[in-house]
Amino acid sequence: MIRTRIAPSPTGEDIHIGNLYTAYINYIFAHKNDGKFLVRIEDTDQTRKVEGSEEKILSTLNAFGVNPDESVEAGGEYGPYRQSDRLELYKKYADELIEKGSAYYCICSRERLSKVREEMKAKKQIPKYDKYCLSRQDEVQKEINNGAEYVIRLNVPTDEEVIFQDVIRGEIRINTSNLDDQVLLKSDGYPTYHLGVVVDDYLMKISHVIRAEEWISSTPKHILIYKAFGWELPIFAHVPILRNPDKSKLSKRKNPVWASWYLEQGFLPEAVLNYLALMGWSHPEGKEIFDAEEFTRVFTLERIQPVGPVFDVTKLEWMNGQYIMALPISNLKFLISNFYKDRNLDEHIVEQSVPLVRERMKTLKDYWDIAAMFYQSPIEYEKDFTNQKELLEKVVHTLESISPWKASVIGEKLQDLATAEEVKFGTFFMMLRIALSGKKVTPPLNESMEILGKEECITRIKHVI
RNA sequence: GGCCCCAUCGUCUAGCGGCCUAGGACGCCAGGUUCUCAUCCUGGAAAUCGCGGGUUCAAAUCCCGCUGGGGUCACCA
Repeated sequence: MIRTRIAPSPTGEDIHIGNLYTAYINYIFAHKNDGKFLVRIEDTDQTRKVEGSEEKILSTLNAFGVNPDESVEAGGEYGPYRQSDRLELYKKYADELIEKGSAYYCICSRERLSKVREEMKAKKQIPKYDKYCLSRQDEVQKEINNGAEYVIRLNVPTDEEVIFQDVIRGEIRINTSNLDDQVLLKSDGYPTYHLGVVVDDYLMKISHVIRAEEWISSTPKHILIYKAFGWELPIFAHVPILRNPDKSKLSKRKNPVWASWYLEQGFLPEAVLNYLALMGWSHPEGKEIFDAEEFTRVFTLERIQPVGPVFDVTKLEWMNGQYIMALPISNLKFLISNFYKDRNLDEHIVEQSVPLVRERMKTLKDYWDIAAMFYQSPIEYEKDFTNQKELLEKVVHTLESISPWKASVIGEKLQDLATAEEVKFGTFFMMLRIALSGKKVTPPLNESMEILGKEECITRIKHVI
């Protein structure tokens, strides 16, 4: 049984787009193999915990359709799915590690710890814990019995090669001399990430640990823990980290990183996911546009490239435009109405305008820029009409005579007028366009006039005369 | 700085020893269609495959070194 997971920590206002990326890959990979994808909340850092974050992460995942088969909300037989609800478990396993000699108690003060690190740094050595407490466990035990605060540390072997296979990168080997005696259980009784992941991935029967590249260097610590317990290792796959244009790790300082931001900007979930699928991975047939179903069908972990891709919003915009154009009119109408629900747009106008605007929109947000003229009179004009009042009077007369009020008829009559007045079409229609919308760029004029209605068109033209 | 990962057009990428005088996509430029914009169509510029050594009849593709970029070194995940 293939089981994958993402383990977000509720320390931000939403799920990070990079996390959505790994989530999507985990989701697709699990479903491709008739497995399960689960979300486990890693809320072991009490100090960084953000109120509402957990709910937001889950709801955003939901909004993108990357639904977990098991989670805090969906339930499942391996719960609870929130680490703060599993505290006794970590304590138990930490104790087991101590019995096996793979971990030990430590009561060193933070002052001593930083002092030790400073000294090692000064000596150009790797800053890490000096195993002081390991050599005096009896004494430490007594102190603890007397109420001393303590942590449990992993007893890392001094010089041992840890070798593991990464599906995307091949063999990776790291010597334990580079590893610190990582804290496993904190003094507040919470586990650190390292204990938490290993214990939970084991208990939740995770078969494939697919996570971001930044975790490569701590994987050996995890492997040491697996080995200490005598547990079978999961398969590891470290996917690339999404980058800012300057190639650094995608961060909120340089880029919008919260996944729901993209939704708020009018990107479609399917388009964002499709774009994400192309990060570090390419369709075997070179296709660019494909849905989750097709992705599931052709996806393989092995095809993921180890190179860190730059997240390019421009290409995302293009892709989003492609999705918008491919949408059935009724769907797009619904999405626009919903996106602008605060404006309470006239349903009928939305419906009529959609065919005119769809190929001009990159995001749902673009709708208002393009279609505002259908809902409100011009506020300002990109041109003045002082020399054209006579011509505009004639336009009004022409419009008054038009029946039925159809785009084709309007266009025909207006062209006749322009010809009779010996005005170039371009000049003529541009004048009219600005008179009606205030802007030089609008949807096709005849169709737009049909939507506006005869009365409104005449009113607007008279307004500038 | 130590350790680890990585390296093909500006960006996303194809390529897995000969089919590559390196292909596609976004973006960009030019032209066409058109009453504006957009769509659409056509064409173009854009990577001496980071550099230097090997291996081989043959290397973008394999090996080594260098350089560059990134990640990581917490009682954060």
